[in-house]
Formats: sequence, C-alpha cells, structure tokens
Amino acid sequence: MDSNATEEKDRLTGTWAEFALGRLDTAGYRRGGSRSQVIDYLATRDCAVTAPEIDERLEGVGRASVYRTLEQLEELELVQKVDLGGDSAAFEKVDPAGHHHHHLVCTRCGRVLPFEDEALEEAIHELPAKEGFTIEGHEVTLRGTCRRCGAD
Amino acid sequence: MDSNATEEKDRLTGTWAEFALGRLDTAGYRRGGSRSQVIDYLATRDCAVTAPEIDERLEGVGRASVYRTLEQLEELELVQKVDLGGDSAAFEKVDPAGHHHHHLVCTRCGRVLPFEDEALEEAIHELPAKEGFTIEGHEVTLRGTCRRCGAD
DNA sequence: GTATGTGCAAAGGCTTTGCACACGT
DNA sequence: ACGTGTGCAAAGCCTTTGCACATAC
Repeated sequence: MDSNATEEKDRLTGTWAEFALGRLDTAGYRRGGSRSQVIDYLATRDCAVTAPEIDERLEGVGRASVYRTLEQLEELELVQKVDLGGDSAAFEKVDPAGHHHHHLVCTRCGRVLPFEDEALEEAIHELPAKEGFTIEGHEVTLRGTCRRCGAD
Repeated sequence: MDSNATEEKDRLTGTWAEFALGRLDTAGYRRGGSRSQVIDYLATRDCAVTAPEIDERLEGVGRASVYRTLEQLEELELVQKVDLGGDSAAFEKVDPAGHHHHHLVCTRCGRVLPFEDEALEEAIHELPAKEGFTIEGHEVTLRGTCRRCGAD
C-alpha cells in the first residue's frame, strides 16, 4: 500500500516535471541545466518552498537562475507564488489536474502544512455573486498549532 | 445620511485610536509624537496600508519610528500584519469589537478592497475539527477584477 | 535627572539586473 | 554561428539596528 502510494506520487510528480518542460518548450524556451534542476526540485516538493531554500539546496545553480526560472514558471502558471508571511516568497507547483490546497503555518514550529476543504472552496466560489467581482485566484492561510506541536 | 455615516466612522476610529493609546499606556509605553501620528493615520484607514506608504505620508516621522510603532502595535494586537503579495508588508487596525474582513486585490488596478462573508467564516471555523489543529488566525486573499475595473 | 522615544545613517536580507561567458540548437 | 541560458557581482528595495539627541515623566 505504501509503496503503491509512493509510486503514485512519483508518477504524478514526474508528470508535472514533464508537463512543465513541455510547456517551456512550446513557449520557445531552450533547455538548460539550471532550469531543469529547479524544476526537478520543485517536482519533489508537494508544498511551498522559498527561493532562498531552493538556491541553498541546489549546488552549482546561481541565485539568479533560481529567481529567473521561478518567474518563468509562474508566468506559464506552472508554479504559483504563495505569501506565507516569511521574509521570502514561497513557491509551489501547480497541479495540472486543477486540484489545489491551502496552508497552515504553525506558529510554534514554523512548519507549513497543506490542507484541502470542499466547504471552504464552495464558500469562496459563492463570493463573486455576492460581492460583485471576478475571482481569478484565492489563497487561504491559517496560523495556529499543528497536530504534532499540539500534542506536546 | 452621509454626514451620519461619517460621524459614525469618526466615532469608531476615534475609539480605536483612544483604545490603542490606552493599551500602550497600560503596557508601560510613554507618549511620543511619532507614534501618535502613526496611530492617527492608521485610525483613518479602514483597510491595509503598507509601511512605506505610512512613512511617505507622514512628514517628520522617520522610517524607523514607523516600523517600531507597527511592531509594538502588532505585539499588542492593536494592528494586524496582512500579506497581500506586494513588495512590502501591509498593516491594518484590529477592530476591538472583533469584526474582521478579508481582501480582494485587483489585478488590474492594484486596489485592495475589504469584504466580509459569514459562510466563509463558518467554513473556516469548521476546519480545526476536520484537520486536527488549532487555529489562532486566518487570512483569505482573493485576486481578481474589482467592480470598477470589471465595468471598463 | 533618568529612561524612553526618535531621526538619521548604516547594515542586513531578499530579489533583480548587467554583463561576459557557456551552452543548446 | 547565433541567440538563449547561466553565474557572478553589483545594485535596488524593504526592514532592522546602532547611536546620539530630544522628549516624556
């Protein structure tokens, strides 16, 4: 079961990386080692990562390339910027299938945990009619104590 | 009617400024001109303002005092930091009565508009039970087109 | 008179930009 | 070969900090 779940995850993240590379190709970008490394790293992460974190993790890849790649990926909507209140901006891959999650930032340990909730999504989708505007995107950030810290 | 609404607003913002000054006093802070100016400015604004914006608006008040005041006010929960994705952090007064709103950032004109929604609040308050964590605060940010820009 | 408040300037971090060189096509 | 991709270093912002002077108490 667990190996099954892992395979499933690998398949999906692999799909995202391939999807991203394909879109970049279509958009006229050439292939480059630094960009590929950033994409591969993002593919392994299911939730938000900061730019400095990516830079630190990827040896031989310059900061500039990290930021430039993130900018390009965001432009193509392959990656999404997430504002979690830290000193640096965080990014995460966008699921081609359309699923998305929101974030809980633990005020004790600093962990960022993803969560999904259908009722929340519905409430948000009801808003445009009530308030009279068009929604292109939404972001929900919770601050609180995560399960692990709450058990302390 | 309009003068009535204005009076009501003045009364409430006046209340917030007085409340803030009182809390600062209780917390052992002395009075200072710069801090008062920042408080008075925040009192006039019903939605998020950035620190550089406050600094620019208040002549004779140093940047450092703006940031220091915001830090103190946030510590006493008189002001709340809001992450709207811009280059700088935004702040807004916290309603002593407990009401709060969320934000729509217009991708066309950059305006930040406040909105409230009961169904959304309910959905958020249901989350802890489902996900198993404790919520201390939450923030919802919508990106889209505001009424004014949508009419263009 | 003493401790806090404040402004200025410098320092710190994150992010962007300029430029020369490496690499993909 | 040509144009894009990349690393390095410098520059730009926002924010924080150090320090000397002003001010509240």
